[in-house]
Amino acid sequence: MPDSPRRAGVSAGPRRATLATVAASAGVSVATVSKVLNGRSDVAPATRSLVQSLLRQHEYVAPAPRRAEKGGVASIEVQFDTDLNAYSTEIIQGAVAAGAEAGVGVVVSIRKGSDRTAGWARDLADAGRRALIAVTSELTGRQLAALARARLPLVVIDPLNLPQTRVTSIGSTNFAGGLAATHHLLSLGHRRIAYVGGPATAACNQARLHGYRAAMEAEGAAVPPGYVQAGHFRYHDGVVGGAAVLDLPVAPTAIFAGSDETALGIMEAARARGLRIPEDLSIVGFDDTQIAQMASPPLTTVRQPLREMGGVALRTALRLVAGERVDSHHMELATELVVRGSTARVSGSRAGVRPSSAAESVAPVAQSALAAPAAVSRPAPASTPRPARVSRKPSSRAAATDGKGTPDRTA
Amino acid sequence: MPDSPRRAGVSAGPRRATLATVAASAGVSVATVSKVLNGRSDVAPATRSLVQSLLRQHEYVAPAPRRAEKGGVASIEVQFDTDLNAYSTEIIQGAVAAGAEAGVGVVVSIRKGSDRTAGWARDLADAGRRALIAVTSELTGRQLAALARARLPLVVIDPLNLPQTRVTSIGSTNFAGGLAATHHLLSLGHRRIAYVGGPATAACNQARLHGYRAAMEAEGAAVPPGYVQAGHFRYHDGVVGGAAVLDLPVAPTAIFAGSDETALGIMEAARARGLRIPEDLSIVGFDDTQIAQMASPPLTTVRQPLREMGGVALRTALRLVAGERVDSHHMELATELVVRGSTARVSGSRAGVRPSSAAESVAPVAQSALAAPAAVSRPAPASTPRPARVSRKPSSRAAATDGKGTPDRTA
DNA sequence: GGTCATGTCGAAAAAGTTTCGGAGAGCTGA
DNA sequence: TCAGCTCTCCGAAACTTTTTCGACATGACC
Repeated sequence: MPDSPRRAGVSAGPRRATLATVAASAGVSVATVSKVLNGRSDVAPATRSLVQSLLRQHEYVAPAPRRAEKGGVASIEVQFDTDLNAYSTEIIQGAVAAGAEAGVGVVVSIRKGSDRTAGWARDLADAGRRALIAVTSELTGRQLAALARARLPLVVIDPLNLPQTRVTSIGSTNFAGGLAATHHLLSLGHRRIAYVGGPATAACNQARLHGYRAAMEAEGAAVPPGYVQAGHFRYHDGVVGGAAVLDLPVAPTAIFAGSDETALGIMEAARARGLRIPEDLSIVGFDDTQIAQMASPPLTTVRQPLREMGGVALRTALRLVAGERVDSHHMELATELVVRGSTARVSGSRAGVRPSSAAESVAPVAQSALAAPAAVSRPAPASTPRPARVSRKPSSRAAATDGKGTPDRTA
Repeated sequence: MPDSPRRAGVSAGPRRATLATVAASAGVSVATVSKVLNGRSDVAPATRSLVQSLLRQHEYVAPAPRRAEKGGVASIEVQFDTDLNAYSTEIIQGAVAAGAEAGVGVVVSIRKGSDRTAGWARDLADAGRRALIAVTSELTGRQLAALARARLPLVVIDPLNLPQTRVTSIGSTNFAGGLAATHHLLSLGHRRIAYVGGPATAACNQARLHGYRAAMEAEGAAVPPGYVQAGHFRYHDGVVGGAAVLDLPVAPTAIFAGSDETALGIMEAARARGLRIPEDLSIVGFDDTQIAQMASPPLTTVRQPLREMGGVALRTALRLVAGERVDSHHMELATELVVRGSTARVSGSRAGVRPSSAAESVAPVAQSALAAPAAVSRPAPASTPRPARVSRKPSSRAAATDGKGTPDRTA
């Protein structure tokens, strides 16, 4: 049987702890330990907590994954730490599809970081989870240790804190995305471009921000103070951050948002000020969630392959469960600029904006800019499915995407 | 050896069948029976099937629901039959929250109706699911029977086909919602109100539509042919349906959409025609998903308590699992109109058009207009760049029509 | 005919759960 | 103070199930 007991890191070692081990060290009978484990009532509180602490200390794990759990009940948990939104939806969709293919159930949960207390990891294992996929979550060292003890492989999507330890993570080429978005705006003639993004500490946000800065710098465009706003990628952050930059003495003509939601918030801030999009203000989002296509005007955005990321995360988790080594601790999937209707040539000159030509000018610029700083892709020390491809030629796609809606800009 | 099967109604009776019971009657060892149960490979096919039949015959059930299974492995599946969207997200969120409270995992899956084949229900049960929550899915009688055979309770959210059999379902007060939305528009002075909704066969759509019709009728407002469009509640349906009604000879001044997504599609159709919202066109959505707040302008919509519905569905499912009777086969949660920025008094309540008189004059015009040209709705299928729109009530709108989509019309 | 691999099976060991009785502790009333 | 009662807490033993490992049979191959 492949799953013989203890095939932990370094095989051999002392045998796994059993009830007897714990009972002996607690000075009680095996029966009592069993009762504690099962929450029976006939155990004195003092005894109970003693046994519980010993159980933890001995890292006791349920030994014989019983029938109920083994056949199909294998499941993988996808855990978010905030309420679900359009971003989550795409991740879930991707994970669920991949799970269906592999025959494992995908359990969705929402768990604030503070809810992940002591028994957390063990509970997951006891509940039949085989692995955990944490989305944009910050995991403490203690939590990582708890997962390891419970033998639960972990995959993180868009890790908030940098992979300080050996956690497997999935992301996208945020730097290239930030670069592409900013280049797109620059190529439309914008010079006063602001960035309204996420938490300053979040790795993905930093990468996007640096992509933006790199593009601005390469073009010699200034980034005045106040042109970079932090937030949490939410709608409200766009309303607030958008208001902040739009009310500056020298307001931007274009804004790059760290997420689609934030971009929509900025749209609202612009609307409240009587600014038309894209005539008076161009906006680029990030993610390409469903809301991007549904915005009015449809949002130009940097597509993050969220479904694929969910799928890759799930398959990676399964590989870890099977005991395989993954080739790389971090994988990045390529982002891609999707041009829709929320960006236009600066100052709203109606004629003369050829989206296709604008788009074509993006790719080479982006690539050259990328080629120079090899250091920039810092977070990706790994074999990725496709290394940082920046922007595909959006001509056909852009037309296809909003073909019905906004014919006026092509004229 | 009291190997009598039947563990009939009365508790006392003969003891429950154990592996030993079955082993004795099969003439094999306990170990062999255990192996069969666990799908081990070292059992001859003949022996295996013999044991299996004996297991069934003795009604063997896993005896000591081990720790693993009791706490967590219980899980409930929430099944969608289309890709996830903002609506799904809210349902999932509600179900996940309720599941966390009850300590059961919520497995999300996407399954087209045709994928639910023979073994489907059995597979679910074997995978540890305790119940199924089907969202906006159409279940055949065969599928219901399969679920019943597998002893899987079912709860349907927003059933598409009417509850022909005894299925438990959760919905919301769609009729009241349709009524409220339409009343809101009527109270703003609108009289030419169109409805762009979902599938004509869907129960929830019918209820919304009838609410709309009831309100219109009560006010004596006409519903000309072409003013009611069907779709699938998706964005694209709004673009198409919105275009269809906006290009009618007598276009509506307000549109009630069957979903938020559809409402956003209508917004896009309006934008493409240079119509401002809410000045030129009022729009009411349905659902109050996250995208409603993020639209620009924020969408007035009928709030459906989707999270609560997800939560109620999950708790109901758990009650069914526990063998309790539910009081009612169908539950409806209350809808509620949420007024945001996408609706306004008809024609902006500016001088020149007195809403009331204009409205009064509309009804007969519309009626006569529809009496004559059955063909008029044909010229503009969807992609009209901008025909000099045929006849938009000339009084205040004519100027707007050729305003080239810019706000100079207000002057 | 040896030998070896493979497939089947069960005895026995291991692990965990549950039952049931008993040791105390605490309370009460005489 | 003490018998009697109840209630809490615990463990020995019985029970259920899983897993290991050796035994045996069978057939293939040399």
